[in-house]
Order: sequence, then structure tokens, then C-alpha cells
Amino acid sequence: MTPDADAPLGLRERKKRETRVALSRATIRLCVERGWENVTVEDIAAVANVSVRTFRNYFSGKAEAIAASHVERMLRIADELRARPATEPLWDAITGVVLAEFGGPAEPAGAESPQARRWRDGVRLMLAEPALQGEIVKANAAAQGAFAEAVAERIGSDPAHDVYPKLVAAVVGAASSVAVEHSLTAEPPTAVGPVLAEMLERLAVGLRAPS
Amino acid sequence: MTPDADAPLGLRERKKRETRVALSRATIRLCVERGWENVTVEDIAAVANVSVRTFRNYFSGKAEAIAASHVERMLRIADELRARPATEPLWDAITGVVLAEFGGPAEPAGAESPQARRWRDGVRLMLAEPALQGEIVKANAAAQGAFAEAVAERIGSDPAHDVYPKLVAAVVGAASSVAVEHSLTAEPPTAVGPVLAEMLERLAVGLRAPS
DNA sequence: CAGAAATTTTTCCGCCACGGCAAGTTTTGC
DNA sequence: GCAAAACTTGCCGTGGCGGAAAAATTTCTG
Repeated sequence: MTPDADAPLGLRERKKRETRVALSRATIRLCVERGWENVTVEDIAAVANVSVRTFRNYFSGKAEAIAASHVERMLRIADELRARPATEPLWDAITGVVLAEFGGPAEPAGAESPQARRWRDGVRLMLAEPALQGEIVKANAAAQGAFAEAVAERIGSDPAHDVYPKLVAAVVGAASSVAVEHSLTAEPPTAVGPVLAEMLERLAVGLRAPS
Repeated sequence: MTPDADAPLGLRERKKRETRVALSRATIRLCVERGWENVTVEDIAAVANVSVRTFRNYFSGKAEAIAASHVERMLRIADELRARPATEPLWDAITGVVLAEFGGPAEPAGAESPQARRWRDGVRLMLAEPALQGEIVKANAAAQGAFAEAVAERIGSDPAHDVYPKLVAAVVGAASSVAVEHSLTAEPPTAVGPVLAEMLERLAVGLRAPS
């Protein structure tokens, strides 16, 4: 394995991560723009400037390539939760890191541009694909495991005997999903941030850390 | 279309339903016994005595073929809910129909036979397959729609303006999923019926129909 | 009941997904 | 530098998937 957890990433590792995210992003972009059915692995490989075979070395298929970006974000959230000052209250830390990832660059509040609408519709359609949903379920399970560990570490409890961390992870995951889905279907379009913020605030009230 | 909703099913329709369930059951059996990866559509078609192409005329793939049995059961539950006497309290009716479908032929309570264990393990493995999970998500959405309509019809409310029916459908669906998953992982093995029964009882208390 | 009409099943065919294997390249570590 | 390790690539066989038209079956009609 890699004994060092982070900093001195060799050139090789950096390049790998680079192509990995490039492939994932390319897959998402093409599928949102053209629709799931109208994208072949060959198209994706072409956009990312690698061979078809290389795409397959990274991902087992379009679905996994798309879900990968989702996993990365969830894992990043768990990591950032660990990086928060230990003195900060649990739910303040959670709200902070989650909103930092999902808040995004606040859209100009005015009327939605035609291209923004096309993108939203494309994403919604893409997310409806069963092949992708399955992969997302899998991704969420993995991500929630990591998040639960981060929570357990923070409040100093054993994840094996205390369900609280898992509960928090599951609930935060569910809230994120609902918020995203809401922002994709709401009319007029709504930003994810504020909705998610209110949800987390309510959840925090009901789920204060056990004494 | 078919103006008559049911009874006088022609020979043709009967045969179609027959091969449909035959294909679905064959797919489930083979995948549970051999594992998802080790089953080709050709194998399934062979078992069901039809051509590979015919399998494809019925289902888009293994996943859909398996999920089909699940959908049928859920839709059957919704139908049976409609058939219950209108005087029966809502949650009594729900509990009745759900347990009738999920109760199954009560297993002999003694030690689990080796083959029963293999089956349980096979099912658990199969259900972990992302391709299948996606299809199940889709199936649940459809089934819950039907169930919600049945509930709305029963308590005489408009499903478009009242969330109660949808809530009940979602909750019953979730309880069913959890109960099944629990019965597949619990040690020692547990029957679905009793677990589900208790869950529904609790839910009924919290979700009495709105005045 | 024969023959037409409608529908399903099957055969044939091509495209794409998927993954093992054996070069060909690039990065790493000494 | 140079050899080993790791990554990329092309090749190719198996299987999933679906369009199109022939063959078989059921249903309809005179």
C-alpha cells in the first residue's frame, strides 16, 4: 500500500488521479448532454484522450464512472470533518463541511438560463437510469461507512457498539439525496444549499450527540 | 386495448403470462444457485424452453426479469387491498394483505437445512448486485404509486393534494424492504412474517388516518 | 371449416460492453 | 543510466442488446 497517507504524491499517482477524474467528468458531461443511451465508452475515451481499454482499467462501466465523482465528494466530506477543530460542536462541523461541498458557486438568482435548464433536465434524466441508481446505492453505502467512522472518531465512541454514528451518517446522506433531488425537480429551480441547510438544522435539533 | 379488465383471458394472453413468470422464476433460480455472473441469458432461455430473443422480448435483461417478480407481488398487494371490505379499518386491511403475501409457508422452526442456507446466501449475494438494486428502486417506485392509489381510494382522498397515501405507501414499502433484509442477514435465520407484523403494528399507531 | 388477419416466436445480423493477454511505454528507485 | 515496476494500449473472444423479416400460432370472419 501507500504508507504515506497523502502529501508526497509521485508524478505517477498524480497522473492517475488526473485521468480518473477526467474520465468521470467526461462521462457525466456526455451523458447529461446526449442522454445515457447515446454515449459509448468509445466517445468518452476519445474526449479524455485515452484508449477505450484504459477507460476499462479505471471503471467497470459508465455507471461506475459517474458514481465515482459522487463517492469522491462524500469521502472528501468525511475527510474534512476529521480536519475540523475538535472543539467545534459536532453538528456545526457537519453543517460546515456538507454545505461547503454542496453549496457550490451560488447561481445568479435571476431567471434560469436556457443552458442551465438543459443541464438540469439532463441530470434528472441521467439519474433516473436504473444502472446508475444501483451504483449510487453502492456508493452511498461506502461513503456512509467512512462518514460514520469520522463521526465516531470525533465524539470518541466505538462504531461497533454505538449506532449513533451510523444513524448520523445515514441521516445526513438521506438529507443530501433529498435536497439534491428537490433542487432538480423544484419549480422554479432552487439552489441545493439553503434547502440542505434548513434540513441539517432541523436534524441537528433532534439528533444531538448522546451524553 | 382490452376492454374487459380480467376474466375471459384468451389462450394467447394466458400463455404470455405463463412464459413471463416462467422466465422470471428461472432467472431468479439460476442466479441464486450459480451467482449473478455465472448465468447467461442463453442459460435462462434454455431452462424456459424459448429462444434467447424471446427472453429479450419480455425483459431488457437479467435484472428486470428478477425485479419483475417483485413488482408483481407489490401490485398484487395493492389489488388485494382494494378487494378488502370497505368497512375494515385501513391498517387492519394493510396488515392483512401484506402479511398474506410476505408471510409465506411458515418454515419449520427447527434448525435450518443446508439447502435453505445456500438459498438464503444466494439471495443475499444476488441482491447485492448494483444492476439489480437499480431495477428494484425503479420497481418500488412503480409499486408504491399503485399502493398509494389504493390507499387514497380506500380513505376517499385525492392523491394529488393529500400526501398521506404516499406516505403510507412509502413507509410500508420501506418496512417490507427492511424486514426482508433483516430476515436474510439475521442469525439465527428469522421468518419475515413476525418481524414485519411488529413493524406494521408500530407504524399503524403513529400513522392513523387523518381525521 | 378454410382462409385471412393479427400477434408472437424465431432466425439472422450487427453494434457495443466487458475483460484476459501480451506487447509497448513511462515512472520509479537504486 | 538501468533494471524493475507500473500503466497504457491493441487484439480478440464471449455475451448483452435490439432491429428486421421470416416462420409459427392464435384469433377472427365468411
